[in-house]
Amino acid sequence: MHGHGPMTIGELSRRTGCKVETVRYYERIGLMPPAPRSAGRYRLYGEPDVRRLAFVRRARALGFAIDDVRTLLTLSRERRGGPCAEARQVAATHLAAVRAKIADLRAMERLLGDAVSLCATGEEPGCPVIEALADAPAAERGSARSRRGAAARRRRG
Amino acid sequence: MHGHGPMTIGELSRRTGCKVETVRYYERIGLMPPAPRSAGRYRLYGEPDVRRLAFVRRARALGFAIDDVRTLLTLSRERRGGPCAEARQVAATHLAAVRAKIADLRAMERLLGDAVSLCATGEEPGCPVIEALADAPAAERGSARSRRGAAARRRRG
DNA sequence: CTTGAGCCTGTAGCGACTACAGACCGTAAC
DNA sequence: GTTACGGTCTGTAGTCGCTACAGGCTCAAG
Repeated sequence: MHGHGPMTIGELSRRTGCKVETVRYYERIGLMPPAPRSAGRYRLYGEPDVRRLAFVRRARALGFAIDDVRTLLTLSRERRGGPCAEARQVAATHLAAVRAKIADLRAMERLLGDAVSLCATGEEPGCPVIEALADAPAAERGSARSRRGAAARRRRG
Repeated sequence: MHGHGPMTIGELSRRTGCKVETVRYYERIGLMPPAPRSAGRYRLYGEPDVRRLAFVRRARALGFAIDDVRTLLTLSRERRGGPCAEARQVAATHLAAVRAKIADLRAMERLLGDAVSLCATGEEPGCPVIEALADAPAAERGSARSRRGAAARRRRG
């Protein structure tokens, strides 16, 4: 077990920062190819696997859904250095979703911040946090939750 | 079935914008009390249920976890107009989580935006989206994913 | 030869719903 | 009466992306 030659799943895990269970999970769902096995049925990996898994982890860290990662992997395989309309489309769609989420969270931040700082002054009759929840107008359709659900449904097709 | 008197689950759903299945789910997990039943085993609700469910929906729309909502409900019951240190604590903790999430998403937004706009210029050799994923340094520990996981674990206790 | 770390498969759990299947209820029209 | 239709009932399984076991097997070091 020196530097070159195939590595075990634990070594792959150390090199990519991806947990062993997660690697096996990725194999199960087809995000990583089925690894060849040693005599004792241990999975064996090489440098291309390190690169592929690192790609997956970075895409996931940027918030791409598993299905998006699959698409991006395919695109990166078949179009090395070619046109990128499809990849740009996937990224642009995801970017829009990220921006929508940021907008939602900022709205939450403002409301929460207001309630908490009112609390801090201590001049209100009831707790401002509770009152904000009890007295605010009913939830509308265009809220954070609905939009999040819509995004998820879109992804699933 | 006119305006006053008890309403069915569908009417409660219409009045709060909360789906029928979600209302039943909330009852199952104890977020709503078990509703009294009609002769035909239909759930029956009154105005206090509308108020309670609206409270729950608003708290959820602000991103509070179910357990937080439970706490806030209890606090709103037992401390009407009293001190609010506990409620403020719950809200402040959640506010911090929201701010952390915003920071994560903004970092994603910046990276995605850069890659997509490089794509738009079309001057790069390979697709900038793919290249960004393939060539960037490996994921570190303090990434969006790890922090998200930590927050979830904290909430679960 | 024994220890111990690592690996294997398979399954269940998380949060917060959502989506059925298959039965039952209630009412209005015929 | 009866038929049609929509609402409601229970229970279960699916979603997403892992994570955490249990109960065994392998392999290298001492």
